[in-house]
Amino acid sequence: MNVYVQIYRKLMKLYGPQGWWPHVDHNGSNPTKFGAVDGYHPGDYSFPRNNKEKYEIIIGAVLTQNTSWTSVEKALLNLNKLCGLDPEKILKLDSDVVKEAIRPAGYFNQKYEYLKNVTEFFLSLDGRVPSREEVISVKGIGNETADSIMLYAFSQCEFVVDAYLKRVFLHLGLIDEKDGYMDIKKMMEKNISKDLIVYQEYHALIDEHAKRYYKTKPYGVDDPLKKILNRFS
DNA sequence: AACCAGGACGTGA
DNA sequence: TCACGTCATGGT
Repeated sequence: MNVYVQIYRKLMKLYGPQGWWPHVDHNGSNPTKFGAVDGYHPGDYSFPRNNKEKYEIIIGAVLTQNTSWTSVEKALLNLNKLCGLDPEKILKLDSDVVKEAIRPAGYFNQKYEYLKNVTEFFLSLDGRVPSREEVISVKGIGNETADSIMLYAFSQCEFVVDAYLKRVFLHLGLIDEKDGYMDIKKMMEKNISKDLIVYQEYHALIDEHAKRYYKTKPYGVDDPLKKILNRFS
């Protein structure tokens, strides 16, 4: 078993299923009650269950670019109050109203444009599952956001590389500083099983792990993953 | 008071 | 191709 699979098993043993991607109202009760507790659905892989939940993941992926999820939750809450996260309605709203709603997520001018782009793209799909190339061709959707959308909204096996994974793997000596996004993505996809649950949980678990051991410098102090690697013993 | 947050784009070399 | 500046709010 290679080290990447060992890391996955170790993280899963440490933290358990993460239940990404979080949703505003997955229990159907109170739309304002969601977030770190209610938004996630650990162990339940039936998400997204409809078009609306797909759309919610997509705009969340855009809003969370270089922004903490707690800030994104506020923006999603505001949008939900405005239009129930309905893609058709969101396009009809006044731009200033939408910008005010997403303000807490930062970059609100840029993200408003990106949100519009991806909303029109989503509606144009008419329920069809797009290719990664199609998704990434939308202005405002780069490598990571495209993979997040493919993996969590459209349930496709596209590995998501993010700043946390780079930070952790760089510290563990598993990647090089010069490695680009696609280099790391391809390496991961070559070394783990092509399984939707594994892809979804791997990304979420790394995120959880990094928040615990790689949030502040010096990075990786007492990281339990080091015990997997010979170079640290 | 810097620094980071579940990045992407435009520019110039 | 790639390093660098820009976008903006919120938490530590």
